[in-house]
Order: sequence, then C-alpha cells, then structure tokens
Amino acid sequence: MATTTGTLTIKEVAAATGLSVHTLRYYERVGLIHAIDRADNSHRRYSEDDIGWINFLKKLRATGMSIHDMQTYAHLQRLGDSTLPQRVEMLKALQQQVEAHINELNEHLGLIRYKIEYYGAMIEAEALEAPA
Amino acid sequence: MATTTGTLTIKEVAAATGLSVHTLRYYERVGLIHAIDRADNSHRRYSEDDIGWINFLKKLRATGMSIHDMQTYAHLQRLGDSTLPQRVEMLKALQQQVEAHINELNEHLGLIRYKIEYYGAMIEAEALEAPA
DNA sequence: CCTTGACTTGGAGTGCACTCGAAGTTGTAG
DNA sequence: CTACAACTTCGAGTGCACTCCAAGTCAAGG
Repeated sequence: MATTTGTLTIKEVAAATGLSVHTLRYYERVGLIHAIDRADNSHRRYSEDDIGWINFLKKLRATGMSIHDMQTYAHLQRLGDSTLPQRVEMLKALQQQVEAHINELNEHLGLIRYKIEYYGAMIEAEALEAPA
Repeated sequence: MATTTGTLTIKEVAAATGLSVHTLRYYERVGLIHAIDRADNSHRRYSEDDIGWINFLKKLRATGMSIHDMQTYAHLQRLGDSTLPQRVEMLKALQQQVEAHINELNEHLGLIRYKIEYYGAMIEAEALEAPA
C-alpha cells in the first residue's frame, strides 16, 4: 500500500489512460479523482496508483455508470473501509444492469444477424434475376 | 405487404412502443419515421407496420447506433430494394460494434464480480475481528 | 531578454437526444 | 354554449458529459 509519490504529468497520464487532459481535470474538478499532488510550479503530478484508479473509472464509465453514480462511489471510496458494504451494493446493482444490458445486446444481435442473412439472400435472388 | 391503413393514435403508439409522444413526433421530424397518415382532423394515424418499424428503431438505438446513422438507414430503406447492399453493410458494421461492445462489457463484468468477491471477503474479515 | 511550450484557472461552449411550453384546432360530453 | 381532452406546430429548454477558450504562470533554450 505504498502511496507512490506523483511523478507523471497530466499529459503522460492522458497518454497512459486514453482520457484527454481536459477530461482528467474535469474528473478531478467533479470529485471523481482526489486532489492530485502538485509540483513546485503547481503542475499536477500523478502517481501510478492514480493511473490505476483512473483506469477503473474508465471501466465504470464503459459499463454505462453515470458520472453522478461514479461520484458517489468515489466519495465512498475516500471514506475508507467502513463504506465497503455500500460499495459492494453499488457493484452488485451495476453487475445486474450490465448483465441485463448484455442480454439485451445479444437479443438485438440476433435480429441484426437475421437481417444480414435475409437481406443477403434477397440480394442474391436479385442478382440471379438480372444476370450480367 | 399489405400496407395497413393507419388506425392508431399517437398516444396508443406511445403506449405500444414505449416511446413518448414527444419522441414519436421528434423521430418523424428528423426523418426516422416516414410522414405518418393523418385523420381528417390532421391527427396522426399509425399503422401496425409503423409500430413494427418503430420497434426496430428502438432496437437500433439500444445497440448504441446514433440518430444520425439511423437517419441514413431510414433514408436507404425508403429508397427501396436497390439500397439493400448498403443496408447490409451498415448492419455488418453494427454487428461488429455490438459484438465488440459485448466483449468489453463481459470483461468489465469480470472485474466487477471480482471486486464484489474481494470486498465481500474484506467485510467478512472485519466482522470476525470485531464480533458483536 | 525574448520566445516557446507545458501547464494553470474559471467559465463558456458543444453535441447529442430528447423534452417541454405556448398557442391554436377539433370533437365530444354536459 | 361551454368545457374539456386530445391532438397540432414551432421553437425553446434540458441534462449529460465532456471540450474548449482566454488569460496567466513558469522553466528552459537561443
């Protein structure tokens, strides 16, 4: 649990995480990321741990979690281990949403595949009707 | 291919499809839905076929397709069978996106499940340290 | 000394997909 | 005749998640 001291610039973190520097500052501003360490010139210096957290945030976003809910989660995280039960509840709710979402996508995927097949057959049929 | 004549009000279609009346008008305005038949009093009268199309639109949206791309698709659809190849291409691209999305969600789901497990164990451990 | 470039801040602007408001028309019920 | 409900249009407003801008600071290079 060695809290690595910050060494990475915001640009480096942007490159490492795929978020823009704008988004990194935005995330910090809205409390998704804790107040980042500063160098003497007041520039941000991120640690490796920060990268880990940011990558986790990215995953939460990618599951469809809203910024608002992520703020709640980040806040609980900062409150420490006493909030573990609440965080587990949030994760369980998220798990169910994601599972439901995957199921829905799979259903729609079935229809898409069917249409590709069906339209493909129609195109074939037309090609036969009017051969070159 | 009997083009059923419109009998359903916008409210009924909203109830049937789960879209709001606002959204139904909006979709028509932006060209996702063709100009709907009107009753003598200029009220919209939807057909069963319209419901089918709207439900398909909902599925496209649910896969993450943008309104813009849906406009393209709807436009091609209205141009008739000659656009089948382009529509198949769009569907194939969509299929790949959805498959990729599902894979991503499954990966993140793995992490979520892991965290639920791990945090669950931490909570257990804490409960043992400080028994009631 | 001057320029360049990477950073800082606060606040404004953007794009998307709706969502709503205001004012008007029409048809039915009391 | 009046009230009401359901619809109509056009345009404005909303919420989300960024995304960008202007003006300023600071360190290093020429």
